[in-house]
Amino acid sequence: MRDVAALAGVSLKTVSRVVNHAANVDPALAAQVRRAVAQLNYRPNLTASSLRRSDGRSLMIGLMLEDVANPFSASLYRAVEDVAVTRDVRILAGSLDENAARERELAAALLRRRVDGLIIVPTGADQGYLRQEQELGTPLVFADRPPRLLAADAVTADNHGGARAAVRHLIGHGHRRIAYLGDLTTIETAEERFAGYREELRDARIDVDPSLIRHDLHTVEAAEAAAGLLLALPEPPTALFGGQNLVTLGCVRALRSAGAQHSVALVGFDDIPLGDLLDPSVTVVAQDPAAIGKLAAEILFSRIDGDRSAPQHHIVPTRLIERSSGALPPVEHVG
Amino acid sequence: MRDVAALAGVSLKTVSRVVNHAANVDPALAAQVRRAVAQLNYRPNLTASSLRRSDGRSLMIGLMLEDVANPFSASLYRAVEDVAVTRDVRILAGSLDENAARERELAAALLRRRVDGLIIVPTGADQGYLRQEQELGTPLVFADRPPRLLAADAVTADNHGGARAAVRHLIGHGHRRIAYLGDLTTIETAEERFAGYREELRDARIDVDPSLIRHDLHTVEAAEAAAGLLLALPEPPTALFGGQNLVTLGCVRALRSAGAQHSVALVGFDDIPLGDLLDPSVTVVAQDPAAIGKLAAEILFSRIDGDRSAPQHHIVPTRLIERSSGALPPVEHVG
DNA sequence: CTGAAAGCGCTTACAG
DNA sequence: CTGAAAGCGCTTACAG
Repeated sequence: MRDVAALAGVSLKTVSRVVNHAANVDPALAAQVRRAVAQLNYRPNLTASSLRRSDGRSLMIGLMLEDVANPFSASLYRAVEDVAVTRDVRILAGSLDENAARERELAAALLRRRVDGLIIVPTGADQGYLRQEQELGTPLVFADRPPRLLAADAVTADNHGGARAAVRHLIGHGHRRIAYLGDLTTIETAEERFAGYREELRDARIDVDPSLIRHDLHTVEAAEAAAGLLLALPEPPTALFGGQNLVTLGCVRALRSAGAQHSVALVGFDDIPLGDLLDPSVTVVAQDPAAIGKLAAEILFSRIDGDRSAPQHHIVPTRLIERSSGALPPVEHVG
Repeated sequence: MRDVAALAGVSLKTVSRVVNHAANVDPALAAQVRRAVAQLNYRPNLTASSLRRSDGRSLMIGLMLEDVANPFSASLYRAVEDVAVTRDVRILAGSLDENAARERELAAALLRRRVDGLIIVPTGADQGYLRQEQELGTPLVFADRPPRLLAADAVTADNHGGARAAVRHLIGHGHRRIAYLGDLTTIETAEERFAGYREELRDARIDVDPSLIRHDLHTVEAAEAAAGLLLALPEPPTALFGGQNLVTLGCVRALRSAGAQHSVALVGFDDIPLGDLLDPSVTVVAQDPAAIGKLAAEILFSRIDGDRSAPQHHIVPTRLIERSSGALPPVEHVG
């Protein structure tokens, strides 16, 4: 910038004004500056300007996801990006892999780079480590999962209601022996889905059978093995509720291996790609990661713009997508 | 930092040394500084330090993808991230949506934020706009698609060889009327796949029938419609080659609508999720986005570390995954 | 409408 | 081992 000023024969301040499209610059001078900019191939340094600017904005926000490669995270990411680009804000993102240590490291790394705010899909059991940063004025919005031990805005799916709808659908088709296969019990959303499962059964006056419940399934393989064991039980379930997309895929595989895909019903939480092309097509309770991401980003930017109202927890509805696998009637096991 | 120095009763420089874990600091002084850091909740500002530091590194790299939400982009992203985290480098990413104007805007936005390098899946027909930046020393690595009108490192899949393998597989099962359904002809990789298709037919002394060729299919819907029309031809193809994952999905849907999924063969380029669970399971030529991303990141960092050797074009092999749809024998059309 | 001085938070290049 | 001065590239807060 100094070189540009020297070449154009004006002050630093005038160059700054031209580069920032400030009004009130003599057109002749501005043209001179622009010529110098082109000649020297000058590239403005946003990092330096943000250091000195009064608002101190870096025009970057941080996004902490479970795994950028998983479809849920990826579509949440894209929704956040779509909101951010309209404000010329860019995204610094990273994956946590359900690892609380990585969560803290990534948060520190993003904060050191002075992001204007953070959208977080938390993984650890305690986000209290962010309190000081929050008090210093960095806006924090939690997405998909609420924060723990910290008061902050959150946008989550209706895990509880969605799970109830899934189980209600199966009960409506006559099922009473409905297995639950769920993710890590340390994940709050998994617990909410499990609570929904239990409550819906309770309201239908169906006893919860502990032998039909499998927790801590975090991969397709683990779910496939667990579902296989359930199907081999002396009194197997007549329907499966898959608490998460990878778990649902594991169920699909196990049902096929057992030749039971047309006799044992299945409803999954979270849509799976191509779920409509499988045979039978897979009934799911779909979440809306794009809606969650969009709302989280909008809230974050309103906070960045100065909104100081009390933090709120927003719940985004889920949607039951009725396909074939959820409508299979119960088939009694012939012992 | 100034406040920390004041509270600890030392100079700025000493605080800087402690924060950066420099050797040669008196343990007593260091402890004093650490106490002040904790008490004031001091947070180091990487942006300010990078401005002054001699290497000028921002510890951020830019990543320009087609769409962070598409599985290919997302898994490439994750592979880049896995390399970057080991160096404490974070990623500033964005989506281009096959839009050349967005490509230039995003590049400018990332460069203004002084990323240490750029990994680019280019979309425009000309990356010459990056030449000056490249000459100024910013390392550039192209992934999935080579740069145009610019010399730079590139890592791409073996589009040509992969397409030949797909077509060869179909020819090996007796097919001679093989339709080509491909993406936008402006996409270089689509053109390479088309060239592979033609050459494999030529080597098998099969005439290319222009009525079996459909270009510029960029969505599932467009591909489904195009495949539907091909199947309704007076002399329909006995096999389809889907030049891209969304196109392959469109083919799957069209074949089902026509009830032809067991009579018309299909091989797709790029794997599709759940392709092994469909009926028939879908034969594909799989790319390896993770390998492409990893290699691109490794090359970028070696450039950042000072490697000044001539740019290279690396080709990552594809892999034919033989499932059922590619092994269906040709069924003659009964006009 | 334009510019000279000061300073954002840090590190460099010295001198002690 | 420690610190005072200068400066990275920019904007602020003035004065003219």
